[in-house]
Amino acid sequence: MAERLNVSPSTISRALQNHPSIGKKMTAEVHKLAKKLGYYPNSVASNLRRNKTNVIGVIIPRIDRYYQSSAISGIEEVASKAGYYVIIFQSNNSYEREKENARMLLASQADGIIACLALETNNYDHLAVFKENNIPLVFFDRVCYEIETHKVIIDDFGAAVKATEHLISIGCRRIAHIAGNQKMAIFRDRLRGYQETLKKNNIPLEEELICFTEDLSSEEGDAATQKFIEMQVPPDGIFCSNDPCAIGVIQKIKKAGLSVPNNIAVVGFGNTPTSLIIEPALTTIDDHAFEMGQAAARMVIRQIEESQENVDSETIIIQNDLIIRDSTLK
Amino acid sequence: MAERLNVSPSTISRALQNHPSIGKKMTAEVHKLAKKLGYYPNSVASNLRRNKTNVIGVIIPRIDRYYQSSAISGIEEVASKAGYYVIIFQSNNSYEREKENARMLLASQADGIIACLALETNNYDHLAVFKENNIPLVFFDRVCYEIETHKVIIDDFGAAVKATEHLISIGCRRIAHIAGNQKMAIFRDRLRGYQETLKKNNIPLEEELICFTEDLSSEEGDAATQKFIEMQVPPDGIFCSNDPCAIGVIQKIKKAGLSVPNNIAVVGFGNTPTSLIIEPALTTIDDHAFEMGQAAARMVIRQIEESQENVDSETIIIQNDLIIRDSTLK
DNA sequence: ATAATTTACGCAATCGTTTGTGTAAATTAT
DNA sequence: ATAATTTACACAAACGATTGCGTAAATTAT
Repeated sequence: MAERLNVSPSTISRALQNHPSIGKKMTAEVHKLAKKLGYYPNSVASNLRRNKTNVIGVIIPRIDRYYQSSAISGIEEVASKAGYYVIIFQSNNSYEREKENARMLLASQADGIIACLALETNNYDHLAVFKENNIPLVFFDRVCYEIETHKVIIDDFGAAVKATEHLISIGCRRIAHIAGNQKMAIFRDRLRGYQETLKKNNIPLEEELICFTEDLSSEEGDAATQKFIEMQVPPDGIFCSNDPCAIGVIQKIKKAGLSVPNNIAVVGFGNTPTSLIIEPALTTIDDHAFEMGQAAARMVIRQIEESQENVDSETIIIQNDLIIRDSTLK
Repeated sequence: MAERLNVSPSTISRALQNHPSIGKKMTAEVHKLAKKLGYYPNSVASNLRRNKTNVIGVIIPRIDRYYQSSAISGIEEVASKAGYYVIIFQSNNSYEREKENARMLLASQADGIIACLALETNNYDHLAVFKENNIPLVFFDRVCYEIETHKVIIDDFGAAVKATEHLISIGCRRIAHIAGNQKMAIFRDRLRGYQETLKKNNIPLEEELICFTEDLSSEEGDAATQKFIEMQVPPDGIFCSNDPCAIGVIQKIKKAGLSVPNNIAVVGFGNTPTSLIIEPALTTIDDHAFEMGQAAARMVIRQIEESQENVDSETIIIQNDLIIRDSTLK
């Protein structure tokens, strides 16, 4: 392009990347001209030649959920700082869409993939393809243990233990749990943390105090609470596997004329902005979504750049915090 | 690639796109083989040759805001259905980052751009570049009137009129307004809608009832409310230019021992999920963020695909609704 | 059976960079 | 002043698909 005004085809390329074998005056001149003409190398051609797109593909359930958009925000921050583009695909929790997303991502020659699994997904061939093609793949949050690859998670079990122990510490003895879809490991782990903690504290496990939901919506929280408060001996504490559900629970308890936390204390999971707005403010687990995104991005970029075959699948566990608010402050 | 197993270089290409000049059996065979080998054409090479990337670049302030992520969700939905990828850049409301984003997007040869301006931005050269390079550009929400291009907005003025008239209709006579950053047209329009409505209803405009904020945060809502309730005659209604600010306002009013809506009615803007959780539930304007994203994406894709020079800059105005809830139900 | 037409595919240039290799000119060493 | 080096750039072949054009083979028309 700019070669016409001076004389040289490949010299331009080298000058623009400050290659040592190009004279300083030449280099300077090229840079100046490029700026004047507003010239930027065509990255498509460059990608083709270098066999690298600087694209990180992200497959997630829904971008308009707080957890997800925070994680993406973290991904985008470190990616863009490192010169990578982020392409986002939403699976809407549909297996078919996730497969389609993976196909598009494969065709688009992304350098690396970050994925958070859809609820429906229980076959992982469409993602295993990336490993086969030697494309770095990092899971976060809703990971898949069937593929040996890098993962970023939080200690869901430990977080659930913390939450349940907190309820016990404030005097709750009849603690219910509203569990998420058991197809996902994160929700199984949270349930397990709840159960183990009760056992360790010699509190009998009662099946009727565990409510299994499809997607932990506010409505499901509402319905579960209905059943709980109709019991002869209602629970005095409820640990919900996410915040939206906990919000539904609190609203229902209040609507029934009961008090949170005096009659029933409530703990959520996720520390969404809503947890600060509900009254009483919700005690919850901060899962550090933004940091998880950052960690996943750093991980995938590292793999891209050290194309070493150090394929030891590594798992990063991000810290989580129990944030105590009024919903458990008697 | 696949040519080795049969015999042909370009025939593969044509067969894969079902070109009529290729025999049916040949075409079928190629498809079958491609599936078996898991072969997908290298889209980078294809992009280079066709001079098209199927990428839509999106520049927005922050993805982890509900309005933005909803809009992106809308964009992504129609884009992916039409075979486009969405690349997202966050400006963090910084002019410098927005410029950098635009530069990267230009280098990446995106087919079209959708942008929502950063707060800081008041020079638009970095975006005008797209027009100069004949790359379709669509603004949404925070648009820029200095560049003649396509836009998707809501009728902010009309929405503010609706909100203010609603406050008047429930009996408010001393109505305050918490205004957003006046560098943005949307916030100027909302202020104007408020002012005009008062005038039309013969309610005197009082400067002290208008509070200008930097970014309409909850904290600024809190601070503004403090001043309002300290007045000899406090307002009996407050119209806030967004929901987070309105939440801060409501929380402050309650903390002061006053009632919403009986002492002061409150109207927000945006219909974020939090507006349903605050007590009392917040009356607000639903700005249909998802539909705005969809409209913007359809618009940019239409421009990409009809590369006609019908450059009449068109403006789509998305409907908005006043949603009446308890914060104005006396 | 020959000519005219259609069908089905191969050739080769092209998209705009990058990069290994080659080579004049400029510099340094002897 | 000649030889040995270094410096600074040009040549040309990739990267992998797309596509206008050309041409054998197959079909149809006369």
